[in-house]
Amino acid sequence: MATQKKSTEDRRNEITEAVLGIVQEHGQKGLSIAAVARRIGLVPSAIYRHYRNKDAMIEGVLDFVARRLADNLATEEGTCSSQTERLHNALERHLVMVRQNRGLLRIVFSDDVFGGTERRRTLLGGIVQRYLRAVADIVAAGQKSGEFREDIDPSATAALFLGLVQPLAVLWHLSDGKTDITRMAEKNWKVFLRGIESAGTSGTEGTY
Amino acid sequence: MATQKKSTEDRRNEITEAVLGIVQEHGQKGLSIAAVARRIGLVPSAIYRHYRNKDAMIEGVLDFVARRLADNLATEEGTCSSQTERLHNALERHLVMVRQNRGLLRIVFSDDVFGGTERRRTLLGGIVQRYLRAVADIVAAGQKSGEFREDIDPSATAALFLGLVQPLAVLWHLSDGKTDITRMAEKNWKVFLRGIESAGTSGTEGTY
DNA sequence: ACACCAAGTGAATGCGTCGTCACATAATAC
DNA sequence: GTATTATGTGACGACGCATTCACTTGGTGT
Repeated sequence: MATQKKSTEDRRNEITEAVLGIVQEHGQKGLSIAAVARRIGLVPSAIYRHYRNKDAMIEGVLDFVARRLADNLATEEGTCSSQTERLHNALERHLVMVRQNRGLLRIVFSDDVFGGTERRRTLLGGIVQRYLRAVADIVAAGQKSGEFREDIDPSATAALFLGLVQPLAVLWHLSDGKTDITRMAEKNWKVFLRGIESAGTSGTEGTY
Repeated sequence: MATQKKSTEDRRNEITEAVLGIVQEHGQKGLSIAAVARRIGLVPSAIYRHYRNKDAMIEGVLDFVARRLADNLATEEGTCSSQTERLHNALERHLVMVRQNRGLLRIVFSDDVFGGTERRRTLLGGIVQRYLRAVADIVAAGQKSGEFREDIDPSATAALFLGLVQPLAVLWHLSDGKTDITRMAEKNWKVFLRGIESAGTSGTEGTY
């Protein structure tokens, strides 16, 4: 009845938030236009004022994810002394993101975006590729600066970097947040670092 | 009409296969009882002769996955000279599995099993945990035999091992099978190995 | 040859879904 | 204050879905 009207921009944000929340709590199965509407105090048909259809709504969420991922890597160049540190920062941020946004993993892997239309998969593929590319760039920079070995492949290494987090995210999710992924990530980071840093650098040797 | 009758055991296998195929081609969204039935030349209601309901049907698929994963690690103890080799074998098998069974990743991450009921998530969690445990055991064995460093944590390392494959699987899927994940996996394996093997062992140093 | 039962059939039910449309109303511009 | 327009409403249609049930049919053991 006396529902206050808001701008489409605001509503879109509310909707994205609602989608993530719902997927987090009830999975993609619980993700219906009706559920989204209910969660932000609207009537189902109102959603269509802000998104053409359900697909468009989900693309909105994808955009959000893309922005977050990009932010994770956008460490201000000046403040970081080494590429190693930049990577490590990115790792930490990634973990925080996973932990804060439980719905994220589910929606990314949800059939809607992961297995959806060709178009959708390409979209997500682009996001992932861009992220990996950015990581690869950092690795390459590290090679130039002498921090990292010359004989590693930047893009493969980027994938491995992602592998530092991904299984943990899955694990964390499946254990209902009970696994201490931060600690495990830190341990694996050491292994990872040892694998990529150039021979002379022995920063982590004595840490244990 | 003149549909030949088969034993439930046979039908269950057919159904599992059909489910994987459908999910591979059309995603979980395309996975309906009707679709499964059509694919194996039956009528929808016939499925219920072999599975109580859709959930049970999907559990059948999960069982299949669990068996495959277990097989990947069950390298006959005798034939393997080192734990390193065992791990490497498991890695290769895992990759083959990913490549052969495109639907697998999608169904595992599909909402049905990944975000389904508590029960379902626990089931999947158990499978993953068991796999990780098995890997961790190999790592621990490697530590005892002196192949691997003492200061790495077996279970964390197991997660990282999974991380060798997981991002690649995702990448592979998103690129429609165009990424050469075998090569990337091999490169990352070297990095991984360098990170975990004990100081003296320099098996991979000169490989490049 | 026959009886029994597991496997297959087809129709029907009930539910939840997306999306549309004519109408109502709050906010804004003038 | 009034006109305009973007936002919100409620009813509705069409569809696909999982599941049930009474019935039929093919295969197997005897």
